[in-house]
Amino acid sequence: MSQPWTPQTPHDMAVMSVLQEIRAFSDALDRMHGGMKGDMDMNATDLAALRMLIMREQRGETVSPHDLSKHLRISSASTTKMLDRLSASGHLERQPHPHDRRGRVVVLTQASRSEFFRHFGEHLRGMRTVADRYDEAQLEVIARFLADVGDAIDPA
Amino acid sequence: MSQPWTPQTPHDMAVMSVLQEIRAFSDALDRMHGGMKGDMDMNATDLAALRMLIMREQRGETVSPHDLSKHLRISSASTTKMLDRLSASGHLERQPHPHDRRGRVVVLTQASRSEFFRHFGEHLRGMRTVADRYDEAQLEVIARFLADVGDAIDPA
DNA sequence: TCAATTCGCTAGTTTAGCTAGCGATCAACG
DNA sequence: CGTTGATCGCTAGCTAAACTAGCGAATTGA
Repeated sequence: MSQPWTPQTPHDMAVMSVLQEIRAFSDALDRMHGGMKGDMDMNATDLAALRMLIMREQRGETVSPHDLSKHLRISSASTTKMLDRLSASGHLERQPHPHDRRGRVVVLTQASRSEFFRHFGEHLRGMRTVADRYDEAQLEVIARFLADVGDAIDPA
Repeated sequence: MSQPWTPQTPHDMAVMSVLQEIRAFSDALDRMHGGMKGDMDMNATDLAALRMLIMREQRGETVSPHDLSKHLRISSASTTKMLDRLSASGHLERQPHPHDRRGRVVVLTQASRSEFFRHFGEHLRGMRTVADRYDEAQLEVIARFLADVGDAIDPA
């Protein structure tokens, strides 16, 4: 994560520390998701799909099988099978797309939402507790930084 | 991510924004890793193993198959197969553990390190460019925040 | 209008996870 | 010491979940 480039100034040191922490944070996220996958008895892909659906739903956006396929970077065939699994287990439903009769809209069930927040809730509370310890100005900087870095690594 | 609990104060709003950005950032990380998995023609687990090895190596720590198994949350059998794959593809080597003759130490090859940074380099530069735009005090706050949140979601 | 494209699905194959269990080694205790 | 129980990585065999190839229906645009 810092193979080439040797830090010189104190500012460079601070940059390096942040990059280090990003890596560790990424690692913590992976482990959290790994833990949830165990707790909820699901595989990594299905859980990632659930997370995407929860997120997009909160933004008021709909999700198509094709969207899931692109986001998870799996083939459309694998996506179909995944939707079969998740809909057999009662996590979601396929509904007709309002304007395109070829398409589908994937919708979470209430049971699925509840289950997700039941397992994710603890982590969410933990994060909120941490964030509460920072003042508004700091939170603003942090939010902006995360958005900037997110853009940098995934310009989609 | 903010299902129960309705924000009241401006500070609550700021907390909510940060949580929102954490989620988006987590998403961007997922997509970045997904992209690398495609570029490097590897599966998600193998790439995650590589990332762990790179990270631990930089901290000067050694990694055993058992460490990988715990970190990736896969069985020891799956870990063995994964090590078979990665060592067949020239990414790593199993070496005898210095003190425990049952154990192994997993070591990256130079080719693997180079390949990783060749693909990851662009993202790394992007992150560094972003971080450079923040001053030392801000970076310190950000680094601390990331460490705190990381601890909160994965107390390991 | 009609050719090209996009959507989700099916069929069949390959990859990569799992459980169960083994031999070798290590650490602790009488 | 010597025995006993735990731990390490591995093998064998099974199952789950990805992939490629290709299809019909619906949409788009020349």
